[in-house]
Amino acid sequence: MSAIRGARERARTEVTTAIKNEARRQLAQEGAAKLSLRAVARELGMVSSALYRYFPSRDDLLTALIVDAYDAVGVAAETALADGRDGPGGLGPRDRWNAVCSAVRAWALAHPHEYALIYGSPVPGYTAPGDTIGPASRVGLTLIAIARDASRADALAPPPLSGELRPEAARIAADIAPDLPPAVAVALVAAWAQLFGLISFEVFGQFNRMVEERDAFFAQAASRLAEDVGLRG
Amino acid sequence: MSAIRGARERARTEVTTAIKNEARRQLAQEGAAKLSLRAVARELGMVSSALYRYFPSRDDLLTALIVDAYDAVGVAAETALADGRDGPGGLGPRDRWNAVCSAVRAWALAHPHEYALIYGSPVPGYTAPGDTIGPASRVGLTLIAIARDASRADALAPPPLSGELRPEAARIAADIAPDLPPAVAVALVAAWAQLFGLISFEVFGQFNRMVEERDAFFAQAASRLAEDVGLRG
DNA sequence: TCAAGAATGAGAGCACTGCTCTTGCGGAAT
DNA sequence: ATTCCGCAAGAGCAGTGCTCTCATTCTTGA
Repeated sequence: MSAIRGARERARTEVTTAIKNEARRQLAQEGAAKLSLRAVARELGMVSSALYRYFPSRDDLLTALIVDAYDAVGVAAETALADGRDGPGGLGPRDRWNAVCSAVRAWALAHPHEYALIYGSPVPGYTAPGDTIGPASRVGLTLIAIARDASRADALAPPPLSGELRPEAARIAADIAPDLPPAVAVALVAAWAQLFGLISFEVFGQFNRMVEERDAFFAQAASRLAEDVGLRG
Repeated sequence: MSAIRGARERARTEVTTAIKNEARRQLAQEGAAKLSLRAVARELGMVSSALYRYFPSRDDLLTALIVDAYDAVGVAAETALADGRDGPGGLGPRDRWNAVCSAVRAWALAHPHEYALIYGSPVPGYTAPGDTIGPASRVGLTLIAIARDASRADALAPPPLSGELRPEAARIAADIAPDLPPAVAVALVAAWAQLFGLISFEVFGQFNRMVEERDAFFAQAASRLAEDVGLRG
């Protein structure tokens, strides 16, 4: 009977992923705002009302795609870090940082609409539900892990920190990385935001007719961020 | 008769700005995707089809709002720079940079939806027309002007530049600021993108439950960007 | 095993959207 | 004064998200 019940549930998850895949397809082609439940249903050969058995609203479908996208960038970042750790030779902290940044950028350039979904303007009238905060932090945690590695290898030189910011820095450090110096924690948060500033400008076309050698430009900027965080070698 | 014709044209521009104002109001309340031509017309006591005499499509209305928004941030930045130049005492390059960055951030926090319109994901199916590139560059030009001021005052120390990036740096410098060292030009572009990364993360809520003392945090990050560009004192 | 029950799909329908087209009105130019 | 042209109004089309009802089909418990 578990097999029978499994059949039902398997059908359900199959249809669910089919819906998400088709939605992702339309997302990649037309962007988030043009994504239409009816069009997805039509393409899948079902009637629109049937789709509501799987996703109670359009926003819920979007949320599912958002979670998947966060997971996808997260995996890209984590894989890059893992490769940098025990790959050929084993990279130093600086190179690991650059590898992770490049991996995130590559994913963003390959999936611009999904990237826009998670790092562009929040979708209209939509506020991120709790399900997203876990997946959303994977890239940040990866960056923190790099700093932690560096710290253990004595390759971390905490950047200067203004006295005014010291209590806040301690708070942030306690929150996200209690084992790292507060100055590194704030620098990490800032670098994290700045990294996505670089990527967003490239993905959203702000560099058009301005920056041509995007790879080299990004590599230089990412290295600089690594310096700001205090990563050595 | 010029008075009479003027009356006609005045009426037209009056209605046009009324439409834009109401649209901006709805934008601020609900976000770009929820902005509806029919709702704007309804609120203005006219029928929806009449609105098409003023804006040929919803995208054109959006474009008008985008241009206005670019101009508004641009003015905020330029005003901050002017105040920093000949204000009380006259600020140094570093403080001018911080002042301009803070002004842009303040505008963004005060007008989050308009900010999202111009620095969030590009609106669905919409590609920025030529009218926007002028207004869009005002903030960037202001940042360049700060570096130029610093250069003239011998307060600019060009950051290091990787050999690989040198030709591209020369190209960028020739494009946007021929009188500045190439290394400064690339650093400016990078800092420009990173600045909006910081602001976007704050406006879009990515710092929620993570950064509390936003002012101090931003000030520190902005100062760091000034350093990266090579601004002294 | 068979009947009660839950899950699923189909269809109609509501209120809304952007946009087009036609019609009529009133001020502007000749 | 009459011909225009700008403007507004209304109807209408195709599309949207979402809800409701009704039938069917699979699952489960007695």
